[in-house]
Amino acid sequence: MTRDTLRQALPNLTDPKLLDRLLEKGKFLTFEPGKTLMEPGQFVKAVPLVLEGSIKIMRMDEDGKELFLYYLETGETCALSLTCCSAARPSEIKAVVEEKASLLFIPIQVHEQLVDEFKQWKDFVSTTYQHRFQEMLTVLDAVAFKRMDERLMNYIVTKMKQLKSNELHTTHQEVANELGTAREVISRLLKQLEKKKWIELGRNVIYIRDDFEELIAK
Amino acid sequence: MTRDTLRQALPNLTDPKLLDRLLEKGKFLTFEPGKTLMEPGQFVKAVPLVLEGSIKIMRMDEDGKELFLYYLETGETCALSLTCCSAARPSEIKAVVEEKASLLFIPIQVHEQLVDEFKQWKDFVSTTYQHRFQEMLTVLDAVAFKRMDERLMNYIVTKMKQLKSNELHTTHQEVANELGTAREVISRLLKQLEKKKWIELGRNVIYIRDDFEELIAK
DNA sequence: TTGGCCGTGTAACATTTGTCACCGCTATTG
DNA sequence: CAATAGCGGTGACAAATGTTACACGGCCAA
Repeated sequence: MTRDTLRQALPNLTDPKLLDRLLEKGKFLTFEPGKTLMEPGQFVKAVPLVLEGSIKIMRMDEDGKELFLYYLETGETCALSLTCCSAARPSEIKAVVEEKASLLFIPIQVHEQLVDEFKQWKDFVSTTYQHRFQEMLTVLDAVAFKRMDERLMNYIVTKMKQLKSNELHTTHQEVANELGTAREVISRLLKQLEKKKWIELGRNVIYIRDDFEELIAK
Repeated sequence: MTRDTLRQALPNLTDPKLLDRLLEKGKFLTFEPGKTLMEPGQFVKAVPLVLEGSIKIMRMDEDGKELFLYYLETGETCALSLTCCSAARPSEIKAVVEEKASLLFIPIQVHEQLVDEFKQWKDFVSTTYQHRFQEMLTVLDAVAFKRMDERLMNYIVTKMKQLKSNELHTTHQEVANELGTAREVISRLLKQLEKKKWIELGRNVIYIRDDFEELIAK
């Protein structure tokens, strides 16, 4: 773990003193895809900074139904962990490693000192809140106002953008979980999208047709 | 507008210098119920502090469908206005006065100075973010995981708590708008709730039965 | 007083989503 | 190779919600 790695992941944090403190006090860990980092009910004791890879953040209800919220990617942190640990409340969400990830965990007390001492850190936290609010509103719109077919298409495009690929290796069951619905519903809708020639289906894989690659590029 | 009024509305802000700055730089205004304070697309230039009354915050989609998010009450401010104005982005939401309201508008630049200068203000903003995130998650849960009848009952109880009353003066249309559905659906579900003896219906009014007043008290 | 508007009640129907049952294919494992 | 588990396809049906259409009664303004 060097200062350069940090600088590369976090272009907005340039203050050498801040970087030193992060390196000194933070705990560096890496995780393999599929690893569950956080489950509802667990307490959050540190703020995770993503240096590499990506983390999938999901909401869950009592019956174990899930709902995909957003990804944390390089240079980002989780607003919910910020609110949860400040309030000393258990986590409201589940976090799973999507792509092999390196994280720097900043203990909550250190984070609070940094907010007071470094304007750059304060701004970083502030823009994190802004982005996450924005994303929560997007999810809310989708769930409240859109039908499942539109949400599904959106999901596919989002995933492919994030993976920078035009194919998606996953199962219908997995997609269903992340959209909070049943596998059969997803199979049905995927078939419809295939009939419309928007996508092509294989076993464990969804291809997006050329016409839509432009959507991913954006 | 006196310092005492401020202190009463905002028990956590005690620093006399901070209060003076708020009084000096803030703009005090009062509004009647029904007044629309903010519509999607408008720019936010000041942070509204609620000193009295309550403000209803709603999300809207392109077709004009609405969705109730939460109330701002005495001593609270709007996390979305904080994020919007920091980012100089147009409002994502609609704000309507529910109960006659007195507001103190803090210009965004002043707000940013206060965050740097006063720990009490910084903490105030931070807990605001926490509360609003929490409320957004609650709405998200409802929309994603609950059926309309449960959401409706929840809505009624929430409103009555907020108004500290066991009757609700509104129309089915209004309720439908706030839950993002159609009037007929609400009429239908309200009738079902009446058959279950949970509520009673009149023209422009919904009464909650004694058995549920305990829910309001909480 | 009358005509029109608003709020509500309700039936009938369409659409969307959820659930159940079951089948066939494929990859994996012993 | 055979057994098995996982994945996907699909039909039939149930449940929830959205839509259309219309009727009734109260209230208000002309």
